[in-house]
Amino acid sequence: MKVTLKDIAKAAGVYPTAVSAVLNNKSYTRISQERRDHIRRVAEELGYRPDFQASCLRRGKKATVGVFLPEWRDVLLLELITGLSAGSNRSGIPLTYNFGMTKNSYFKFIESMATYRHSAIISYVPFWDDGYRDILKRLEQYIGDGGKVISLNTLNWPMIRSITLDIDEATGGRLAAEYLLKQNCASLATLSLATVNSQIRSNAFQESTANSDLPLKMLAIPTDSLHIRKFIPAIDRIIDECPRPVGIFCVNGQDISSYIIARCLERGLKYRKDLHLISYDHGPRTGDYFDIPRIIQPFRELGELAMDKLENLLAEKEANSEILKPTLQFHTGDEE
Amino acid sequence: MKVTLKDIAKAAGVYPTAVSAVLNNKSYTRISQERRDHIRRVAEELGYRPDFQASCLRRGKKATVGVFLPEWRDVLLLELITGLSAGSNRSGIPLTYNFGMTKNSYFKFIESMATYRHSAIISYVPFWDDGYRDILKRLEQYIGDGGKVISLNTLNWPMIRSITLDIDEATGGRLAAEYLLKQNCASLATLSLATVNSQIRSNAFQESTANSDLPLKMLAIPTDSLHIRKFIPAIDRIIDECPRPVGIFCVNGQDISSYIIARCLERGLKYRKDLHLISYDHGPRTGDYFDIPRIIQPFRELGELAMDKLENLLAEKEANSEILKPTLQFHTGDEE
DNA sequence: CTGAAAGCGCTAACAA
DNA sequence: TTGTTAGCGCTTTCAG
Repeated sequence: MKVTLKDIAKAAGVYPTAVSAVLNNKSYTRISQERRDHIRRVAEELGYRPDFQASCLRRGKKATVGVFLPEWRDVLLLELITGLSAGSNRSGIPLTYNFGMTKNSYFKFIESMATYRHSAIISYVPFWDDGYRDILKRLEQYIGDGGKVISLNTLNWPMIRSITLDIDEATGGRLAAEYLLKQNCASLATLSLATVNSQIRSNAFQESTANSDLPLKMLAIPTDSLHIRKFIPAIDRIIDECPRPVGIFCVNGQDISSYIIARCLERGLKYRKDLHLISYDHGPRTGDYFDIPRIIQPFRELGELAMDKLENLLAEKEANSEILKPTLQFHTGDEE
Repeated sequence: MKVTLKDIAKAAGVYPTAVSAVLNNKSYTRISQERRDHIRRVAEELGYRPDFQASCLRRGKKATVGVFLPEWRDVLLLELITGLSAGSNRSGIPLTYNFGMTKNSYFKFIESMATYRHSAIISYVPFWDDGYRDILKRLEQYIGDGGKVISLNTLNWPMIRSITLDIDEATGGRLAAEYLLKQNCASLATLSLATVNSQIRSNAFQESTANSDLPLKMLAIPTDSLHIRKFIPAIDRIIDECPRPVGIFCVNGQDISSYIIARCLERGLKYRKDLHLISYDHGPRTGDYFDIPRIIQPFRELGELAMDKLENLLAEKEANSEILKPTLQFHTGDEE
């Protein structure tokens, strides 16, 4: 049935203690290299999987990893959760999800991780300009106290001593440029939110289209209070001021691209005649109103990868940060 | 710090054994009523919370509850997950999420719950007409073996001996009817997917509008292969055949209502002049293109409630099934 | 009925 | 270096 430490100890002719020490790279019990190898081999052969639950009980820790995610009503999160959950099931490490938006809720999260002695943290760190230094400091303190941390989408913040997993933003801008330059556009435009990663995407788009002679209009919407009313004037400006057909790079995905489509329909523009469109992230399950290409961020993979890294971290093995690249997807909708 | 069994035993002047037996309503150790009450009182006073982890280790169970959810890219799921997670954090019972669509994946899920001895199941049981009897049988077997099960959105299936949590579908239809009848409609229409719950919503809508003399057209899209191409002809029929202004009840929410809006814009219809619209579930975060009312299903609450019930179930206390009602929400979008 | 001990799987301390 | 023992918080079995 289940292979336990005792089983391996018996099979290897040593004490459970030794096995535990070897497998955790602990030094409170010195063991000869010969034995180490032997024990490792036997454990491998018997397919030993440590019981996370029991180990945490003994260590006085909670047998779960805390996950902090932004409180968005966005399917992207669902992708991430799907990936994390898959990894969690594979590794047998339970996750507890926390959702929040404010700096305050984030601090509360870390405190509760510390006081309830959760085994580790996986965290999407939203960007609060007024206090991300404090957050970094608190996180590093947590790490200093022996906590393990994996942070997601940090945009190369100076997150010292923590594994970070990111998605390359510049690639998205380049892919969008590549696509639109292949259409017969008379002008180009970007519509985005005024956030850090949107800016990276937009800038990459600008650089990649600089060689063409097409005029480019870049619009960014302030994020203080987002509502459709803020987008319509920007869309109108693009419609009114850009020579047609205009190639629009919708930098922030689903909802906004549906506004663009709706506004263009209302004003009588024809898709592929008056405008070309490329957008970010997954569209509706049943397809976009127009069939537009989308730049897909691999959030599912990001989640699975995070759990892989974490498993290594918890086993005191090596793990490294990584940056994933988004891909271009042409067909939307469930239909095969 | 943490209150343990031993603490209570000491405070109550008994052995940990007794405390455990009393708190779990177990009979392998007989204890006088007097002592039972006393122990209960002391535990209450000291604010004792059993350590789920430790209890599971001893019982030979996994210290998590398995959750099965459909594999949809739908923010509704996110609401549910948020609620479940909140409940999980409150009760200290970790959850492991599994996602699937097929009957097969569901069976696999139950098997893994059984073999890895998870403590309980919370399950959204999708409807497969070709085999839900088998699923019910398997679930009841699981329950018979001492497993705890809470099922969500079962639509009054004959789920014997399991707690079920549902959302009332008929209420949605009635709310939609109430709203549209207050507008100056010349006709009514429903657009829905051909599923069981959509039908309940539509039928309730029909009944509630029967007293008015308005003509009603009800359209249902087969669900075998969903794509926007399937919706447009139906929307066109409504536009072409229903006297204006037509009041449209979009029975299945976000994506489809955005198609209706787009198509109407493309064909030059004016909102509130040529058509009225009411839809289901949350719209985009930044608001619908038109400001349309929505019938909101309390999925977050559903998740929290599920965890409350489960906590009772695991403590061998009573718990009952419940049905929640959706509410009408007028303003969409994040802006205050 | 009540008291006491054993043990789930694991790790940390301490002898040998 | 190696072997032994104790114990995390809880439940179950078995003597008193």
